[in-house]
Amino acid sequence: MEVERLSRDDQNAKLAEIIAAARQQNVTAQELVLASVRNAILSGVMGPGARLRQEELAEVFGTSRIPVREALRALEYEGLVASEPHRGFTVTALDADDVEEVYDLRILLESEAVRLALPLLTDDDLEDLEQLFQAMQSAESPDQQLASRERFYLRLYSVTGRPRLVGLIVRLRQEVARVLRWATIQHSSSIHEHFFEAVRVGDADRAVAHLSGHYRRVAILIRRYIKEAEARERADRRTRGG
Amino acid sequence: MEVERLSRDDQNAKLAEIIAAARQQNVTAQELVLASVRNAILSGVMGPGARLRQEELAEVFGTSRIPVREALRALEYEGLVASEPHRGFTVTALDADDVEEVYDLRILLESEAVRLALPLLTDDDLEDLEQLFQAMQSAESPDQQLASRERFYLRLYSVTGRPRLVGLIVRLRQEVARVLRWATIQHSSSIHEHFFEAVRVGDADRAVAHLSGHYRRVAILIRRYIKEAEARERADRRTRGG
DNA sequence: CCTCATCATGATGCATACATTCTACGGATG
DNA sequence: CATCCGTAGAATGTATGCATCATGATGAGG
Repeated sequence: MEVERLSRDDQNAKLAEIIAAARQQNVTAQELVLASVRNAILSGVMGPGARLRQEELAEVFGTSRIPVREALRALEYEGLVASEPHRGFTVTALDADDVEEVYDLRILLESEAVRLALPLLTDDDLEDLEQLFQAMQSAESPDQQLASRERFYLRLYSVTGRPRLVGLIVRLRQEVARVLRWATIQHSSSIHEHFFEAVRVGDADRAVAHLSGHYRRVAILIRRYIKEAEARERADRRTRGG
Repeated sequence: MEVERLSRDDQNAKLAEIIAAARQQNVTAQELVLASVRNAILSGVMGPGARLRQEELAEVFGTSRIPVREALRALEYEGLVASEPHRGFTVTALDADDVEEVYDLRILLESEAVRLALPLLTDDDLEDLEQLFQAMQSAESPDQQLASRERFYLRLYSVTGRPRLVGLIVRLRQEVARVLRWATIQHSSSIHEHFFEAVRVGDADRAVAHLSGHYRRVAILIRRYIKEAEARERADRRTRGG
């Protein structure tokens, strides 16, 4: 199940790290659990299909089950976990169809956001974006790169002043962030450069073209990867006689 | 605040009706609360700005505050209520900008859904849609008309087999359902007929054109209504010296 | 008369404990 | 030997009670 083949100790260590980082920022217990479990899922510490026992998590976070329940419910609405009554929560998995759907929606919504944002860009906006873009280009670890990329695009789309549009985009980007990390490592930083160049000069058509083309290519890569992984898994099961 | 100027008794009676209906279908307490409060908001029993006290709701439903909390949290993710830490939940209001955003998104997403669905329509799908369309045309009360219309469009969009796309559309339609009831009463049933005719023959471009045009017109009507209502409210406050 | 600090009140956030429901294991039966 | 049923175990769903935080009233000071 674990894509990165982390040992159980490594997983626990990484989880402890995530919790420590989250504890600094969040106030209420449920926000702490929410942020931590979200990061744990996105970074692969909790893999697809993993059961999330409330009592177990409560012990890990040193709280009761109540805030854990509420955090898991929130994650359910973000699409990262699923639940059935009296049967608990599990981490969701993304198959090839899911990836196709998410990327089609991203192309649709992010193109709209770009078209809305570009005419509204102020000099202040562009300054901020320049800074965020530099941070993105100079990121060292893949984790940092992904995080700064999200900040850049979030800043750009927020110019639209449309909270629902931005929220939907964030949710969709988040949903595929899990598979991004191992399907397209350092795939292409030049694409963002071309995109940002079009943004700078306010050429919406070109920006959208870059964005859409890139997403279509990435979606194909991820889908291929997932299908291969599924095939490997099927072969494994046949060999081991699951 | 109450658009329909319901008396407090009438509101309570309508709420009791909603609860009785929900009690038949739902199993867990939080599902009961979720469905009931959602209907109460959509039908105007709980108007924008209304505070939703957990203890009060718990008493109404004969449960503790725990399932109430979780239901309210779910409604927050649906966009019908908002919350701040330690300050509780309130029913959200839609201003003119919100309406513009929601309808722009609906045009974008529902057009995509139509284009995806039409080539996939089977004879069984069309039979179902015919039935739902008839039910929609022969609805008596505005409430029935709205409910059957939702069923019709949900059935059509579900043909795409894309749960996220359908879910987002449902969520957006729900968010404006509240204002639909008093802004466009019986506004136009012929539009749905024209739309369905295009669907029957598989003409996606025409279907999308009808849909988009209709939504643009409805959005303008609602925005005008909201602005007038806001102006009236401001005038009221000035007169009464709030 | 107005402004700011302090405290009482009420509502939310959370912990503990009990009720309900699903699941899995063991044994009986066809 | 396979299948079905009953029961034990565990996990979730819910209720009650306490701790914490926001809000509004009250009174002192400028």
